[in-house]
Amino acid sequence: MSWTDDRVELLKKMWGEGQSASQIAKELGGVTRNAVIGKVHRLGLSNRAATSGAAPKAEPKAKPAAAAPKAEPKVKPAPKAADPEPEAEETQPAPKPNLPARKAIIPAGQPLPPQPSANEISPEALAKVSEIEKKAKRLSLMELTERTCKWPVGDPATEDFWFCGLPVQQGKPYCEAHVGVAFQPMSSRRDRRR
DNA sequence: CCCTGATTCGC
DNA sequence: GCGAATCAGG
Repeated sequence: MSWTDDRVELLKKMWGEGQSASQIAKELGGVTRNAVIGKVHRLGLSNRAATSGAAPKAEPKAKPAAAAPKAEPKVKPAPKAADPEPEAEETQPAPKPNLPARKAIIPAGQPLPPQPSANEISPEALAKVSEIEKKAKRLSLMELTERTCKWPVGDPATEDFWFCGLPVQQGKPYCEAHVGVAFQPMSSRRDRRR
């Protein structure tokens, strides 16, 4: 595969969206994440709000030539020079009784989306779930990957919310236990007349 | 071990 | 220009 215009375009788009190189590579197909990264650099669109793995990395070369406060030949922005009074600036002064800050978007407690927890799930599967949720890795949304169980636990409106994070079952988005409650054979869920 | 981006360097 | 190999880090 080569870098056709539209492939480059997609690359730019996705990179701009903060997609990882590997994700972009998969999307494009026919290239590795290395190829993507290489291209990204060649295109000069590197720096984006530094993610994780990408460490700042001090330039191995670049001598500390100008470490001292060099006199600016040109006038730098320097909007407010010596201004003892910042005056109009945000920073709300006092009232900071500090509290749970903003929380509960939803009155945390009542009408949660129908989680397949209660009804119509095989008891043994349920048992398994509550069991493994103790061993869950409790990942945050951003820590999820393609091989971490994406089963949500808890109330999203609360601090007590996380994703299972255990190793997923091949191809599935969930770990074995959660696959059990997520994907049910049509047979078992068919008319369960209470 | 999984992942991330960065760099190098032969092609 | 390209990207595998390697590196460095979470």
